[in-house]
Amino acid sequence: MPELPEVQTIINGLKKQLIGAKFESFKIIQKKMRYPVEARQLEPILNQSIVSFRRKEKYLILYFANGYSLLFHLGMSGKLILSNHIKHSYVIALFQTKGDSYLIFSDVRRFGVLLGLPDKEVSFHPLIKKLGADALSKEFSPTYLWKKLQRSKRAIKDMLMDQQVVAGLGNIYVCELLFRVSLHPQTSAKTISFDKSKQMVTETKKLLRFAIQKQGSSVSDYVNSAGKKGGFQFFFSVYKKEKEPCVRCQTLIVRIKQNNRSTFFCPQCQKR
DNA sequence: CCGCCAGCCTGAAGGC
DNA sequence: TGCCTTCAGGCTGGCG
Repeated sequence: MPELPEVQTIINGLKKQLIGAKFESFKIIQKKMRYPVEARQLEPILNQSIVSFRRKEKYLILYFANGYSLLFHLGMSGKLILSNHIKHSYVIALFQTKGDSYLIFSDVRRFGVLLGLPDKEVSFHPLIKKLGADALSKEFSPTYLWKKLQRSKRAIKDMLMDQQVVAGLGNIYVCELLFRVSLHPQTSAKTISFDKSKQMVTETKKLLRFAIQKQGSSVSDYVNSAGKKGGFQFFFSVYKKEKEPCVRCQTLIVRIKQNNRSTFFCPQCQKR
């Protein structure tokens, strides 16, 4: 499931191959999407050089020379793969570059998004404009986080999962982060001190940078743009570790349902 | 306004 | 073996 490190890993891969490239043609295969993409939305990018790539929270954006852009969100099971053949399963759309190679967007569960729009409209798109600070940005500071936590009655885990609070984290990295800062996932957000918020911001960035270095986490079917798996799953402390001994204290890791999501933590290291 | 939760979607895995 | 249920989970829209 692509969270920030997985999206960044895909971007890093695409960048190497596609800067300066052009798409000669495209084909929309799957139209039954939450945001169905129309051919006329994508046409402006044809035969335009790709000038840059950007990750915006969990979104990937390709910028073209004429001021247009492609916006992708991978949802749960989305993949962006560079390939020399088009025989992939669950293809949503494909883009042909020179020399018969393709950028293929596939997504089994179809929670993903593909949009074509002018650069200037990206920040104002309803999907983008509500997002909170990017988890790796300077904007995501101890003061920023602490202010948000102070104002909320919610549990810390629910806050960190909310993209309007901080954008880029998902279930895996939130569980891992809470273990690293020794916080119980049900801790009330507003009881968290400024110092703790500061520690959380520092640890979030460390965790994400390390995960990017490991090419992300492959839990179910995540692969990077070359079709390869990530390696951060071998460094999980709590995620998917139910009934296994804690790496710090040997207490068995527990799984609970919180907000209808599996939540993993060490009941000894992460007390309420 | 805020918080919670069903629903979207499909394949894998577990229970009986 | 096979059917049924549950789970995975980012995100939205609707409800209280």
